[in-house]
Amino acid sequence: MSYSIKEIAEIMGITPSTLRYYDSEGLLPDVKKVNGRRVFEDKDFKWLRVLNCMKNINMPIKKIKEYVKLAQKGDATLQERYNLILEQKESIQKQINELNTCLKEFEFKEWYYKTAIEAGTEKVVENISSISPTLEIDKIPKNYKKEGM
Amino acid sequence: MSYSIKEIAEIMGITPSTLRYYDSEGLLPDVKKVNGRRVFEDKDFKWLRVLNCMKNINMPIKKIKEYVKLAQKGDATLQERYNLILEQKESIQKQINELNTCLKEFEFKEWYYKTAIEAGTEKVVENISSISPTLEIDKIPKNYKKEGM
DNA sequence: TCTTGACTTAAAGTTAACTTTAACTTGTAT
DNA sequence: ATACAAGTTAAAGTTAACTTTAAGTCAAGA
Repeated sequence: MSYSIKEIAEIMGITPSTLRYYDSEGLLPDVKKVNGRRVFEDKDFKWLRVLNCMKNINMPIKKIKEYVKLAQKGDATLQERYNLILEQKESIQKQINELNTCLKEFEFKEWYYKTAIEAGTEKVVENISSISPTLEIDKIPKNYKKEGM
Repeated sequence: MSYSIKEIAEIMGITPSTLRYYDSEGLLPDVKKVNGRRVFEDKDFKWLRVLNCMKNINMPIKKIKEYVKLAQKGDATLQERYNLILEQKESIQKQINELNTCLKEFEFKEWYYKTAIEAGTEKVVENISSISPTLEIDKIPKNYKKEGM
């Protein structure tokens, strides 16, 4: 199967311009060209799904390009690519943890506003710490002093 | 307790400039000023932890500002704030799902490269689809045709 | 009193990731 | 034959979120 840029763009939910931009940045290795036009094949499509994944985890384009370049060098870069993957896996875990922590905060706020709406006023809840004990922000160092400490 | 901009910046892991930028954008409601200098108090600190949370879930500054403005209007905006919180909760869930999907892909790649490194070459694995059956990208529509279909 | 260090604002600069524009080419349908 | 839809490149423009710079204020210590 082969696809035009418009088709593949639609499938991936991005614009043809973005695909051309990715190509110009070296993110799409070896896209075939017929009469100067890009022709996407299944291997490109497979890679685009991985690329999409990399974008979802907020990998910067530079980092993705780095990975593509390594992959193009073949077996000599297997270890480097493995390391890059491990590094990104760590990053994903971290992001998931952060999001889960924030989800708890938002669940608290959901309760907060539900309660306030029922009472007709925020006064009923506003002195309840919006940061529940379950929310730990790792940026707050050990030496943070609470009131009266 | 009260803190200088430098102190609070260090605690939050951002620069004083960023804090001033947030303030100028209306993200820090009613920060006290003494002799023209910002003095952060516990209520600001509490809010900064929530702000940090909102940044972690990729809420754009505009959206955060919107929330701050609503909060400043008091009880009349409780429902609106509740809706905004629900909307963001959805967004967090979505992000977590995406990250989990991508984590699976990266776990596959970890295996892929581990296997390839052991064998000394990628040839041993390269025809195995990098997208395992567990990875479903919702952007791929029903009408996507696999090779030979 | 003078210097120093931490603060202030306003405005300009930076970076990433696109997006748009302009000028041009090409395959297909009338 | 010609018009048109879809593609091309190179370059300029856009947006968000800071970051840096310049010029100035202010309290405390030598």
